Amino acid sequence: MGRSAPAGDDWQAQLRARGYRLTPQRQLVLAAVGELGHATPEEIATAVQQTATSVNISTVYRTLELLEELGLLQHTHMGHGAPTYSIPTDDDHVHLVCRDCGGVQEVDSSLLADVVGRLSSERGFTVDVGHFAVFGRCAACAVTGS
Amino acid sequence: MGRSAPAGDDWQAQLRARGYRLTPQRQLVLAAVGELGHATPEEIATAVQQTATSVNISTVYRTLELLEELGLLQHTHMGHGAPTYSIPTDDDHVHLVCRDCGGVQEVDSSLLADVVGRLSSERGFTVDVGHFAVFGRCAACAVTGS
DNA sequence: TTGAATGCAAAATGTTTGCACCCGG
DNA sequence: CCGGGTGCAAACATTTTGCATTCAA
Repeated sequence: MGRSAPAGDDWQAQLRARGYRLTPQRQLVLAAVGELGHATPEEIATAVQQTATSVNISTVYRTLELLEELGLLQHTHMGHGAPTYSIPTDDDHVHLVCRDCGGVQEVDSSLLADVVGRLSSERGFTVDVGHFAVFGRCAACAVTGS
Repeated sequence: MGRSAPAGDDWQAQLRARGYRLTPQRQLVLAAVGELGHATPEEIATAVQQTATSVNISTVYRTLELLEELGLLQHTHMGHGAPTYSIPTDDDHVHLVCRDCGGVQEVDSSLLADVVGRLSSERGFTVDVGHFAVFGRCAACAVTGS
C-alpha cells in the first residue's frame, strides 16, 4: 500500500508532467519548507543556502510561486511581515498567531465548521480556512502580562 | 445629552492630556480615515494631500501609529498588501475579504462568539477579533466562476 | 522660547524583473 | 542541442529613520 503522504518521486513526476524541470534548487526549497514549516521566503532561502550557498533569493521566490501553483505548497498571511509557506496537509488548520511573542499554534479546522457553514448559507461566502490567521494573545504571554 | 460617537474636541483634549500636540496633519489624517474607512497608508496620504499637498507620507505613517496607540484608530491585516486603518466602533466586526475582487464585507462579531469562547477556555488564547480577516470568495465572484 | 512634530532624503525590508549564461531532458 | 531555469543586479513597493527646520503651546 502507498504512503498517505507521498515523500518521493511523486511530485517530481508531477513537475515533469507539466513540462517543468526538476532542479536541485526546487528539491532544496521543497525540502526546506517541509523541515521548517511556516517559514518565510527569507528563512527558506537561508536554510537552502546552508546546503547550497549560491542559491539566490529570487530563485526561492520563483520556486515558491511555482510549487504553490502545483499545489505542493501553500502560504498563509500571518499579518505583520512576510507570508509563511508550508506543506498542505489533508485537513486545513487554523493558525493562532500571538501578537506578543509571534508564536503560531495550529487548531483543527473543525473549530470553525459552523462558522464556515453559516457564512456560506447566509452570505454565499466560501471561506478559505487555510489562508487566514487568527490574531490574539497566547496563554503564555497572557501570564506575562503586557 | 452627549453624542455616542464623539466627533469633536474630545480626542483633541485626549491628545494634549498625554503631552502630544494637536497639528493640522493629525486632524487631517483622522478625518481622512473616518471618511475612507479601511484605507491603506498610501490611500490616506493621497486623501490628505488633496487638502494639504505638502503632507509627507512619513508623517502619515507616524500619525497612524500615534493615533492607534491612543485608541483613536485601529488597523487590520487584509492579507495581501498594506494594512488598512479604520475608526474603532463599539462592536468589533469580522472582515470577509474576497480573494478575487478584493472586496471587504463586515460581519457581526457574534458570529465568532462560540469560537472565541472555545479558544479561550481550551487554549487560553484570547482572540483579537478586530484584527483578523477571513479570506475566501464572495457570492458575486462565485457566480462569475474562476 | 523650546522641544515635539514635520518634511525631506536616505536607508531598510520585502518582492519582482530583465538579461546573459547554464544545464536538465 | 535548446528552451526553461538560475544567478546577478537593478528596479519596485512599502515602511522606517536621521536630521535640520518649523511651529504648537
